Amino acid sequence: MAESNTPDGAWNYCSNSALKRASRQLGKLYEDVLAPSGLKITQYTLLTQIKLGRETPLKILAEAMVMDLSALGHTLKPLQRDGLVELVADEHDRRVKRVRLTEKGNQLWSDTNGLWREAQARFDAAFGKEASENLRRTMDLIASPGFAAAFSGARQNQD
Amino acid sequence: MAESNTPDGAWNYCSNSALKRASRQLGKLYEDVLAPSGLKITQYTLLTQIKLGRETPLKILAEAMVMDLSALGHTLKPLQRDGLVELVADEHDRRVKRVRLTEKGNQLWSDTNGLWREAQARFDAAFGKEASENLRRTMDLIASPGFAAAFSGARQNQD
DNA sequence: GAAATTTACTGGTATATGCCACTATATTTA
DNA sequence: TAAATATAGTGGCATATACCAGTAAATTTC
Repeated sequence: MAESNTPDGAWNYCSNSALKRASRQLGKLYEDVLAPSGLKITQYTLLTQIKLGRETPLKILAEAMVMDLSALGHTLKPLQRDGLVELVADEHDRRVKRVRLTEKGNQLWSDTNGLWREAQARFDAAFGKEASENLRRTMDLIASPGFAAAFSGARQNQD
Repeated sequence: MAESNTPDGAWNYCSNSALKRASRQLGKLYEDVLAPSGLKITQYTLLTQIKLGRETPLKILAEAMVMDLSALGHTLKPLQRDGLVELVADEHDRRVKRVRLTEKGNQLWSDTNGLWREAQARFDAAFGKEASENLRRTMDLIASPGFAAAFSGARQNQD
């Protein structure tokens, strides 16, 4: 046992990296619970969001996911390939494509829903149900356009 | 203006996806501030963590970053390619590799530090300094091994 | 209404990240 | 100590995610 270089010492003064670390760990925890379904947690989230909207345009879906439009397009690829979602052209605006679940996608979503509930329940149990709600609210705040505006407006140095 | 399918309606009942959305947005905000340096925020975080440790073994670094060892290896590639970090073999255990900043890496880190401070200051201004500290503490909790254990132990259904 | 501009999406490229299989070393067992 | 096992990394493959440069279709200008 030489000199332990071991930083448990994560550099935790950066709010961004703190969020990233937590996000990686939490993602993995949910992922493990969802594993039997074959869906990644991000994919399940995407399917849920698609299911909730009625054939949401990609643009709108990307906004709801707080995700770049092109990133969304790429992320949908495996789901399309596996026949879980499909794109339909908008009737009135030919630039727009709308996404929807296929029969198979709906089925898999239903089959996976219980696993998600299990994961969420575990999180609430470990973190506290009320704290969990507060956390989601806080995260929603940070993810909001208003917060981005406040951040960008908050010049700390002159310009 | 047809029927607005527009879900501002992000599905925000999942703690994981709430965290992911916030993480994406915040990442982008910091990223924009760091842009002039040419470093991504993740890379800056990594350089900082490497700088703080004294030639930390990859394994330990991965743990501090709450990141998979192989993922860390991949993420280091661009930094090695650009001559910012280098790996050195451990003297006593030939399996171990330690990471350190190069001269160039140290220089770039210093040059970028001010940008990070600016980003962090903007976050604190928009979110509140105290809230910011609390948030980091909360994120550290979620990222901790103890939390993972609690989550995994918290079986909600029988096994 | 033709030209300029904006909008929605696609494809290429690059980083971020995880899992698995494999290799090289250590460490532990028998 | 030879065999079994554990540990630290690497490389391949797959998804996640961003930016940029098109492309096509709408909208706005003049």
